[in-house]
Amino acid sequence: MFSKSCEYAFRALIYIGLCSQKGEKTSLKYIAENIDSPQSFTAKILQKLSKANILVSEKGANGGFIITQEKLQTTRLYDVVIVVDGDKIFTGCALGLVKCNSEKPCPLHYSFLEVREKLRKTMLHTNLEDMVNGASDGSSVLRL
Amino acid sequence: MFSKSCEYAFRALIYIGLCSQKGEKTSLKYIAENIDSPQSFTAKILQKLSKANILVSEKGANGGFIITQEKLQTTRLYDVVIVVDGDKIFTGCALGLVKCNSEKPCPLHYSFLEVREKLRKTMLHTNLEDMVNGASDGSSVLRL
DNA sequence: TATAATTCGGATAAAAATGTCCGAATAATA
DNA sequence: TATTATTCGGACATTTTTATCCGAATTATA
Repeated sequence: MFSKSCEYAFRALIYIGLCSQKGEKTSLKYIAENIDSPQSFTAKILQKLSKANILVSEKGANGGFIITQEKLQTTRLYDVVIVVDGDKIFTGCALGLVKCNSEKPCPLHYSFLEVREKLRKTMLHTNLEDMVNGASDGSSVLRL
Repeated sequence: MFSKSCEYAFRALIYIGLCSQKGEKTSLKYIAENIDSPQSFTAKILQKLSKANILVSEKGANGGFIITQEKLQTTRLYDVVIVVDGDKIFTGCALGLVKCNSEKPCPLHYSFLEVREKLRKTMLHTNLEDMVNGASDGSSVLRL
């Protein structure tokens, strides 16, 4: 459904969120270890998320990543997908037609509109805090 | 949402379906032209669909591709996706966790189950004939 | 100030997806 | 039978995605 980059982004944000909720800063090394992702590749994704102001990075010794309480509440999964994967999944035509729209719908346009809207709503209505709490309330697991 | 291969498959099946409904056989050359796809790459996809018994290929001069009335009715878009892209989109975890399931759900498991079920139902309930008719009844367009 | 731990950013590499080419096999038809 | 139009299948090429490496910059701390 999403790219690997986006999957890593979600997992990293959950882990960083859990740490931040406990007032702890965490570093790339621990993030990658805990979410089972390639360290350097994960670094690139975290840079993107930092530049997009979704999380805060601190350089130097004792540096690392944190996510503010505010961002946990205001950032929706939708925003993360847009930053990492772009909007193709929310807007693209199922047949790959560039000019498909409600004026000139492709044969699958309307049935896919529903699927996409379902996806879009889910991503818009879930913020990082929801996802992190889902990971912390014991009802779900993060690690493999 | 789907790979390019899968998009080409859908478009090719629509075109071949339209021809077959008129009792016409069509060849790779015309298919690629009409659905605006790379010819040789499309050939590979059509081979896959032939081997999966979704369409019939005839070799030699005056050869080409057809799809039977029966297959138009019994083949669901779901089947096409499985042949071309596999089942990842229907079963994969949103966070990319291999062991995510209802026993050990990831934090997004249940909200994504809904999205996936919506997608799955749409693909199961739409057969090739529906898609082809959507393209032929004037309510939608195929070409760019 | 020197050292160590960290992020940043650019270059490179590997893997996967997408796309091309060509010769062989097949079958209609002149 | 020879020619032509076609699919088949394997090899190769290109592009995109995923992954690694390394040196520079930054900052806490000894």
